[in-house]
This record gives sequence, C-alpha cells and structure tokens, in this order.
Amino acid sequence: MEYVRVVVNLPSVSGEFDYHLPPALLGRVNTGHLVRVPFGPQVVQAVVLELVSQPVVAQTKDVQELIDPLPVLTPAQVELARSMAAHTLNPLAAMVELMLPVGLSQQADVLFSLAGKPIGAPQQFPEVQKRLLTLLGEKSPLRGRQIDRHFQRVDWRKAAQQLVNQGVLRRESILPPPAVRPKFIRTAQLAVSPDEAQAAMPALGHTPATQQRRARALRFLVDEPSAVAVTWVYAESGCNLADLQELAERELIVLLETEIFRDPLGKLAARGLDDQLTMAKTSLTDDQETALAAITASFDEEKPAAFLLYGVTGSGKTEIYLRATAEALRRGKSVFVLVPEIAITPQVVRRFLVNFPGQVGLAHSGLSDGERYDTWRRARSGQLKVIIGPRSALFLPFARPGLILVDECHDNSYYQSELPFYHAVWAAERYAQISGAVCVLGSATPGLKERYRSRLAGPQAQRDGLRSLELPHRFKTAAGGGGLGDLPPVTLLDMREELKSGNRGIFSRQLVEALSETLERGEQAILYLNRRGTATYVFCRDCGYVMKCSRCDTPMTFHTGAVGETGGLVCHRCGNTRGLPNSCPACKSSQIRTYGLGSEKVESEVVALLPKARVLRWDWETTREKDAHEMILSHFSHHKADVLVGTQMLAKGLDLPLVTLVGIVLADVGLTLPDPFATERTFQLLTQVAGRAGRSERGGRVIMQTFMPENPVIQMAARHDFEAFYSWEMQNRRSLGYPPFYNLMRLEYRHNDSAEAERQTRAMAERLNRERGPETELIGPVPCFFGKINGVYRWQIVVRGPNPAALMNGRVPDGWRVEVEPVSLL
DNA sequence: AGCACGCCGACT
DNA sequence: GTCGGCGTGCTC
Repeated sequence: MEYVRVVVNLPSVSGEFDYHLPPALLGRVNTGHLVRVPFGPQVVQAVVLELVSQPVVAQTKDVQELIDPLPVLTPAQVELARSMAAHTLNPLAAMVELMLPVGLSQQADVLFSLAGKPIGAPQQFPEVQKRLLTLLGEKSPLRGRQIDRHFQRVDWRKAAQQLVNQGVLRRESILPPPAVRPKFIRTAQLAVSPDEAQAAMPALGHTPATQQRRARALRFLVDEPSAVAVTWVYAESGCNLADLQELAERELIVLLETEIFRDPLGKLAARGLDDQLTMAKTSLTDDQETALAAITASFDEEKPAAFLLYGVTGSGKTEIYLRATAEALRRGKSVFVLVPEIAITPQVVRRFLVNFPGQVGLAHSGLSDGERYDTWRRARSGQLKVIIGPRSALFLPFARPGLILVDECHDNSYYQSELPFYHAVWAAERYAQISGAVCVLGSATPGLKERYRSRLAGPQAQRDGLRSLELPHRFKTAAGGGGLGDLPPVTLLDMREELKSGNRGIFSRQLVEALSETLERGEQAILYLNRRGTATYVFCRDCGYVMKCSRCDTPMTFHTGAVGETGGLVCHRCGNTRGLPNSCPACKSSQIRTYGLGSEKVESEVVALLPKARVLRWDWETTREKDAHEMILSHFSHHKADVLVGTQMLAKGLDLPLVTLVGIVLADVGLTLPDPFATERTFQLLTQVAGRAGRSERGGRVIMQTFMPENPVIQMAARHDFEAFYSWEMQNRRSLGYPPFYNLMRLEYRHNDSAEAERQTRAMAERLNRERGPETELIGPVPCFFGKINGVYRWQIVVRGPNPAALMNGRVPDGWRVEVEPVSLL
C-alpha cells in the first residue's frame, strides 16, 4: 500500500487523485490524514480517503508532507462525505471542507516578489502594473490574498502574470500553514519540597527588593499543588519572568508550557447553573419509559435504529434525550445533539451542561476560529463526549458516535440553503447508519415526510422507515409545576367581521380584551406575526403601484428606524434602503401610503392600546447583536416584560410557563405562496406558536386572527389536528405528485441579463426533456418566485420523478445551482 | 482554483 | 500578421 487516494482541498474540484507515498511517510499516513501534495502547478492540501496498492494512472507524484500527525477525519466521516457528495451532487471536496475547522484547512496561494531585474522607465507600464510594482517595492514578498486587499475589484492577476513573463516579478506557489494552532501558556510549578524552598528563601537575590520578590513568588508556589499560569504568579508576588527564570535556574521551580483550550463555555459556567435542571428525580411517565426503553435497547442491536420521537410541546422529550445520552456515555460512546439554533435553546443546552459537566462541547457560529479549532480537537481526542450545536455540529470528529439526536427535526435550519446544499437530518441518519449509532429525530410537529416514513410497512420500512415513538401527553416539566392539561384551546377570529363592524385596527376586540385580562392577572402574552417591519408594502392608492427594490424586484418594507428621522424602506433580500417617496413614481399621485403590518407596528399598537404593558420585540431586527437572543429571552422569562411580540423564532421550542395567552395576529400569511411546501410550513408554525401557551398549571388560550376562517389548514391548525392535516396534505401531495410520493430536484440559473438566464434555462430544459424517462417530468422553466435578487435574475426548472437526480449523472453543470430534495421552491 | 490550449476580433 | 478575449478541459 504505497499509494494514497486523496481529495484535494479545492472546493470545486470533484475528482479523487492518486499519489505515491515516499519512504519517509510510509506507514505514517492513513485514511483521514491531512497532507500536502503538488497539484498541477500549485501546492494544495489534500485529505487521504484510502490507501491503495495500485494507482489508477501510470504517473503519480509524491505526497510532500503530513500536515497533522493525527487524522483529521475518521473513516466514518470519509464515508459520510462520499455518501453526501453522491446524494447532493456536491463536489466531495466541499463535503470534506464542512468537516474541517476553519483555519486548519488552507487554500493554496501564490507568493510574488520583485525579481531584482532593473526596471526601465516605470511610466511605460500600464496603471495596474505600476501600482503592483510600487506595492511590492514597499513590501515584498506578498501573498496573492494580501495583494487582493490592496486591489479591490481590480483584476491585478493578469498584470502580475505579464510582469512575471517579462522577468520583472518572481512568483511561486505556496500553501500557507494552518491559521489556527493549539494555544500554550507558560506555567510554573514548585520543583522541591516546601522545606527546601523555605531554606532557599534568604539567598534569592542581591538586593532586598529582589530577594523579597522572589521569595514571595516561591512562597506562592509552595501553596499551589500544581502548575499555575505565570501571570498568576506575577499578580500574586509582583515578580517578573526574569525572576522565575532565575528560580528555575536554581532548580527550585520548573517552567512549563501547558496547552490550554479556548473554552467557549467558560462564560456560561461562570454564570452559575441551576441545579433544578438536572434529570428529574421523579420517575418517567409510561410513554417516556417506553420510548427510552426502545432507544436503549437499540444501542445493543446489530443495526441500531432511526427513531421518530413525536412528542407534543411539553411532553418531556428533553428528559429522554438526557437519559439516552447517559446510556450512550455508559457504553463509551459519544453523542451529537443537533438543535435548530443554539441561542434559542438555552434551556436544553443548560440541562446537558449540568448533567454531563466537563464532557459537553458547544459548536456554533459565535465561536472564534481558535475556540472552534479547540472544540474540534477536544472532540477528536475524546475529551468531549457530547456536542451540542446547529447542523454543522454533526461534522465534529468523534471516534465512536453512539447516539445522534436531532431536536425539532422539522426545522428548516437543518437544511443549508446555500452552496453546498445539504440537509443535516439526511446526513444525521446516514452518519448513524455508517457509524452504527442510534438516531433519534424529535419533533412536536414532524414533517409529512418523516411521519410518512414512520408509518411504512414491510420491506419499504426496512429500507426507508423510521421507528415511531410517541409522547402524546403533556408532562410536568422540570421548570414548570403541577399537572398540565391538554393543548390550549384556540379561538378562530374572523377579521372580516371586525372590519364590517368598523374595527379597522390590527387587533380584534377579543384579543385586546384577552390581552388586558392576562396582564391584570400578572401573566404574560405572546403576539406572533410572520413578518418584519411596520408595513409590508408602500403602495399607491390611486394606481396600485407598489414600491419595489430596484435591484431585486421585491416589495420594500417600511421601518421606522431606517433612513433618517422619518423612517424609510428596506429591501429584505439585499438590504438596499431608500427614503419614503412623496408621490407615486408611476402616476405622480400623492396618495402613496404604507399598508400592512409587521412586528414593529404590532409593538406600537400594543403600547398605544395598553400603555402600562411592558412590550418586548423579538425578531430578526432586534437580534442582530451578539447574545441578543439570550438577553431578550431571559428578560421575558424573568417577567421583566409582559408582552413578547415576535416572528418565526417564537415557534421554536421555548418554555415560558407564565405565558397564558398567544395571539396570532394574522394566521393567513404564507398560505398563498406558490410553493408546495408552504402549506406544511404554515401549519407547523401555527401549531408550534399555539403550543407556547399554557405550559404550566395556569392553563392558557390562543386567539388566531384570520381573513379566511374557512380555510382547512387554518381550521386544522386551530384544532391542533395533526392527523387531519396529515391525511389532507398527503392527499394533495399524492394528487399533485409531490414528495413523499415523488422526489424533486431544483435547478437554478442566475444571470445579470434576464434574457440570458431564460435562454440558458430553456436550453437546459430541452436537454432534460430529451434525457428524462417517461415517469419524470419538468415543472418550468419559469422565473423563480423571487425572480431578481441583488440585480441578478433567477430562472429555475423543477424536475419531478422517482429519481430526478439521476439525470445529472453525478455532476452539476457549470454555472448551475442544483438542489436535490429542496425544502422550498421559491 | 489556476493554468494551458484553442479559436475568433482590433491593433503595433 | 500578433495580442488577447474567455470557452473548455485537466490537474494523480
């Protein structure tokens, strides 16, 4: 086995390449190792996929170097990466990249320097070349990426190449070393017995001041049983490094370099953790026992199962996660806990931290590269046993995964809707199969597809099924109190009637009344609106013209905070802003007004109607800053506000026991979108938000305002009737040929010129039509629903069939974005 | 990602 | 006649 098959770290290169192992590396390189290899004219990083005895090509180059003595990927991860690449049509390198910590994986670069050749009259060079020569005259050599910073939006590479051809510049391919490194601190430790140290104290320096300083340092170390950071010694004794070096010279102490881990949990732990969050001492309910027993039993099966844990809000899923985790740890296995967004699930995170102290790592976007790298390394070395985080947390390198939990598995944040496209729930299941782990998908509102899969029978169930576990009853939560009733009753409120009776406000009279009663009782309320901004549109009452973003063709939204004193318009696609128009751009009428409502508007209305209410707004706008989620949530849960006004985020699994009223300001939003998944998303959001009410013995109620009370989706959501919705929507999906009955693939083409985007898309449609089988059909080509983003036009084709991805022959055509099993067709 | 090879338009 | 545009294809 003197050859390796590698994937090179260039995200758009999809192939696998064979290299020869030089004698010095023989036996030291194996699957998962990170190496440096020559690739064409450049030097790049590569990850070893496998050892091979015979390369597929006659000529092979040598592996240059082993970058990290330990593998950066486990064999199971390599298999997962290959499996994901095949399923999503992404290049293998892009999947491997997901698994490497930022900073460790380095892209190749070029190094430019002056060749020392005398340059004639500099003015004979074009502008860009002159600038390059000046730059390199000041600082040389420079890496390509450093030069990039000096030339924004200017293509300097061609000019540089010309100078290289003329012999004025020299260039070489380089591979920068990893940008992250283990962090070390200097520590000191007593090297002699306390008595010996005591004896040495009088003669530690020539002057009394020096002697006393060194004696204080030594005395401090006598009291410290283990190595301490030198900065501590400095602080305690006023000594400096020279003093400690002198003490070390005399062999009274030793100076050490100790590796420390940048620990993102430091801040959390310092805040103190509630011990009421430990696993309930009380016994589980029968349903919980049954579910836990099934999961536990599966650990010891030859082929561990994938479960769908369907539990209504407050039914105690977290308790099962905790106990299943304990079981996995007892078996020496590690555990992944995937959550939609870590900032929104502080309770779940805390409970894991409290129950498994020192073994839990957090992975999320707020970490620095160093913290991320250290978390990754601690997972690799086995110091961490449990990882909690969003979809990317699945890719940390545990040697022996035993359990993969996906909380709120219906949540769309598990799908990465940008390149490279992938679904973390699919990956979690696949990874569990590969590594022999148990997979548990938990949700209060499982998706149609998961539910369908949990009800398969026979060989289909064998191949594609989920084992169903149900927690149909609400449970006494750790944070809650007494026994709980059923899900809260929902009142459907016909807003057309309100209009007819002269109420033109955004709240029905019943909702206002319920709000004020709730606050009088000292309880809390949530108002949910699936929108941001004060007004959805600015439109002309004379001609109907709607203000749109010039770059995106998307209606702009009014925000009081944007664009100066009076407020202005914001495009939520691209962030473009502009002021409010005084007259209609189309017909010059002055009757151009804001129309619609958003969370800002809801907030100000509540303040106007109930001046004493303390209102908090929680939406994308108010959570831009770091830790804003936690601050808003803790503020509200400590009852420092009475009403929480918010958008989508309210639907996630919050536990707010004082909330007894949920008002859904407009349930209709989302039901009219041209997307086969919009109905399901809306139903899930509505039921999730409704579930926020009455999470304690105080009970609760929901008021759902709508302009279409006869709409079956709204009615079923109001009844919490999952079963009815399931069969209703399954029938739709069946008759329209959508998942889970057929699979979809979405192809998108983007271009500055709309005609070109259309032309390309039509050409692709023709090709697909020629190659498709009779069971496969195309929807489109059509412009996307969001047809223009940031000045770029988008067209798409949706392919529907038993296996539409097969049409691509494993590759995405140049310039196309292809989504296999998309979660939205907008 | 680079870079080479390759085939069509405006210049020393 | 060449310089150079970027289309296509390859890198073990």
